[in-house]
Amino acid sequence: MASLDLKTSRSIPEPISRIATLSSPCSACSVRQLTICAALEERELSEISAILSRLELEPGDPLFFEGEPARHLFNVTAGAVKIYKLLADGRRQMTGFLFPGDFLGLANDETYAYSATAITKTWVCRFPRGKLENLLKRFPKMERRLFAMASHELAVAQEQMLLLGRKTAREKIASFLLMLSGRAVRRGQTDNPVSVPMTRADIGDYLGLTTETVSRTFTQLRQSDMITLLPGGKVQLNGRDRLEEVAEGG
Amino acid sequence: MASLDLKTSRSIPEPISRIATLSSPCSACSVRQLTICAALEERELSEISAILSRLELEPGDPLFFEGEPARHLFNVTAGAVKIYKLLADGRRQMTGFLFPGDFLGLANDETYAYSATAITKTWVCRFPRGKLENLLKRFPKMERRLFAMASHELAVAQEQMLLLGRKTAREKIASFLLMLSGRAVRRGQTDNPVSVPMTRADIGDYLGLTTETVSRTFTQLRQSDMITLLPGGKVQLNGRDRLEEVAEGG
DNA sequence: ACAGAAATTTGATCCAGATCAATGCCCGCG
DNA sequence: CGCGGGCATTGATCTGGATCAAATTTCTGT
Repeated sequence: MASLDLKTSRSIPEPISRIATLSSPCSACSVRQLTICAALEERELSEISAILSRLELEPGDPLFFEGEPARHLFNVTAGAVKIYKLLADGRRQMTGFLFPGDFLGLANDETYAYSATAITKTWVCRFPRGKLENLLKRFPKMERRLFAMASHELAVAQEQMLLLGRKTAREKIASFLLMLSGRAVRRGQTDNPVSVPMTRADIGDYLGLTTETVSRTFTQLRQSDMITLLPGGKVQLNGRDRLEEVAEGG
Repeated sequence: MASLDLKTSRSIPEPISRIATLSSPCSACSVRQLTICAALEERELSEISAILSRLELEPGDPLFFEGEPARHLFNVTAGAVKIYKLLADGRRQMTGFLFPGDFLGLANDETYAYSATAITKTWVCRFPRGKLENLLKRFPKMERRLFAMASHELAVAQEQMLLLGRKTAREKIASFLLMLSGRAVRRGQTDNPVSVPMTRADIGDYLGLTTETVSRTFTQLRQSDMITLLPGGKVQLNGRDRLEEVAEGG
């Protein structure tokens, strides 16, 4: 059951966001090659363009909450989104951070299995579930692409289980920074210094740690000269190889 | 990188298993409705039957190891399989237990992302990757079914992240027993008492605990009368509602 | 530039679960 | 039917990270 989140009890994701009026063509989309749209020909793009809405979200704006009917699927085109699950007493587990090119909203049963919230100013494309499904039936290449993305997510999730179940705080933080850096590269952004747009509390909820432990561990890595904390939520990695050794328990 | 597993350094999954000679028809398969084959018509079953091998595995037999080229996909038809990842120093995280109807071996890159080992006497259907992919292209319903299964796995993985990152030992064990029971129901087996075919060490590696903590927590649940330990690896659940309350942190 | 709020860092203490160490139990096998 | 070797259980102790509690720094809006 979706437990009530006391801090954000508004549960209507819709009206907070403004629907972007300009419908810039998908062909100019900067993240097209990263997502399901990579599977489409130019002339097919207009079909997907016809069913999507572009939304602009402020930090803290919800996309949807766990347990709600899963009416839409989303694609992040700019910014960052966190997805998470809650226990009845408020304990929170982040199950992912999403960046441009990432996809969210898949649901087997008819409701979302997790909540999603923007953590920076964020743009997303929103697809009505039914309409997208129809499109997938007509474009098997797109469906296969979505399957490949889900399959990749599954591998990432298994890696995260290893982290949560068996790594120390130090190993978790090192793995986390390397993950952010690696994903920045794949989107064509600078990988070092790496941008860390989420709070210590969010990082803790992602790694199964408290805010304090995250902070102490950053301090410890800084003191052993493996990272440098830069203003504006940037972290410089001083020697990826040493961090990798830490991340793998070496 | 696939780290060497010191205890099971044999890395050839093939010859240990015997290929069953009798090719019993898929139409009589007891788990067909649970897996990808549910999407096929009678006459299409012969096509899938033509590309699969049936293997019989003894407890401890490997199906494959992390890092190996992913040449096959598998479907469990009887028994139980564990899948896991290792850290360089031998720490282990079980990422799943698989039962009849479950599917394994999906890989985005060309290698397995985890290792798989039989934990009881087990039968599997094995599909060569390339041949199955060809079949999927011809039978979109089967591909959609596989996608749905992967999507379900993803939701299960997220639930497991919540467990690993945020639940106490007591909550973890309660969740685990309820999960086993729920899955037994879905395969049409008896859900109470529930069969627990894996060792305490395996359970610990699944829940991010040590053998000792698993054992102590079973004892504690037994003493508070929520479960009864029966011979032959069976556990009786005395009041599912109370266990559910524990599992959700209530 | 400045006040107030929020996020981060640091410190002191605590405790759930890990680790180290026997002991008990079950089950297969000669 | 008794012996041997994994498992499982229980006990004693230790510790990494949690919790409780202040500072300090960094954002936000005016």
